[in-house]
Amino acid sequence: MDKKAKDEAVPARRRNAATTRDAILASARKAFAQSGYDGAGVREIAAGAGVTAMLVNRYFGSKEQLFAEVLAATAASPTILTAENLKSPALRRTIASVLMDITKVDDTPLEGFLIMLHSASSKRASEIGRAQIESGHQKTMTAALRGELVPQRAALILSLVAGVQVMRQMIGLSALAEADPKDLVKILGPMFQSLIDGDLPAKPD
Amino acid sequence: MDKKAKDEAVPARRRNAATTRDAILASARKAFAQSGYDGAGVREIAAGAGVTAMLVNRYFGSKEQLFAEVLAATAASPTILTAENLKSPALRRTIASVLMDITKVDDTPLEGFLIMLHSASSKRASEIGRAQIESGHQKTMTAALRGELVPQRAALILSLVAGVQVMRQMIGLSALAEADPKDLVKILGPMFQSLIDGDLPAKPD
DNA sequence: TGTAAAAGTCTACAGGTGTATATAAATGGA
DNA sequence: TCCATTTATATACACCTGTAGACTTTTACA
Repeated sequence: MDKKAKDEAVPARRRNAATTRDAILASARKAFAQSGYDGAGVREIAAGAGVTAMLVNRYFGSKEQLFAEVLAATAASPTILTAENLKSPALRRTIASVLMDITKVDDTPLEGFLIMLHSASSKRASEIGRAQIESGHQKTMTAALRGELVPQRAALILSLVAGVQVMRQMIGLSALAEADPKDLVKILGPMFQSLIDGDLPAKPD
Repeated sequence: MDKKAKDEAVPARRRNAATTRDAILASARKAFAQSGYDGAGVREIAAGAGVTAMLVNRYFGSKEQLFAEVLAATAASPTILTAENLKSPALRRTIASVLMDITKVDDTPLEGFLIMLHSASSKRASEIGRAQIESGHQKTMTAALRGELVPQRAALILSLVAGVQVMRQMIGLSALAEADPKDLVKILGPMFQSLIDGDLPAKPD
């Protein structure tokens, strides 16, 4: 009854369902962020987790379900577009800064965004992404904003973030990629500010 | 000697290299705009032009070269982001409006943009797209703008257009897709305005 | 220690991709 | 009218995709 006395230090990775599942999820997250839904293959994802492709479907059912779960996981991760960041005058100025600091692809507060943008060309993937973003960011931000046209302003904040991400990281537009982040923040800051505050012109046209 | 007297009305499409080439180009344009570089198949493009897949490669060498030529063709098409539209106070307000009026996928002033965004997940396609946009829009706009941080502002105008396109047409964010275009114009108008005019805050931080 | 369940792998399939080669059909000039 | 050239097609080939079923290995419990 004292067999388990020896707490074997590092058994070189024992078989563990939860651990493997997480490894697949992490690998998929990185792969989807780099190559998008269509671009990332199941075998590639599996290799990144040190397993075979079939285990992926064993744990997640299908590539599509895996994708949905990856997106759900990134939604749970910390992001910059939170209600608190939008409300605090100190933090809202940093949104543009954070947006600019992101040059690496994975483990960023905007990874979920990047996954979605890379996967937007896939019909099914973009449907999953829309559902995720509408119940996540869009909902959070809509609740945090005040004034008129709140849903539209929230959506446009997301659009601005998405646009910069696309042009900077996906297309690689040199004017953005090689620019001094401070300069971009100087331009983007007031834009985010006015979207958050909702200081619309008095005259419609 | 009078055999050709009968000028057969519509010869049901005679064999004509130039016509067929254009048909393929048009079909590819539509297909790429809808499905992106990876999503659009050569056979599908060929079928849209009423030919077989092999003709595509016969005329364009490869799918990649076809894509480049499609993008070059769209760059030659009329667009809203011209130097004149940026300079004229009357027209610059309509940029946001035009951006909103686009619900259909093809034959729009922003089709080239849409093709690029749908294809941005493909590494090779995004390289082609970047080259095209930098020698096209980015160059034109940089020449038209005045003030400081011109290249960055030009790039951010493109980013804003791209972001709205992505969220509205690709992701299908309901707050954008179902919103009254007038409301969006009311918010977007001043944003474009300040990017074009370059009215940056006096204090950097 | 034996044994059933869990964890993981192997092989394979059906379908799709871009494209190269060989072949057929239509065209236009002599 | 004949024939060479152009236009278009048919067949086929590797390669890659997601996934299904049978299989082997490890774990944990009795």
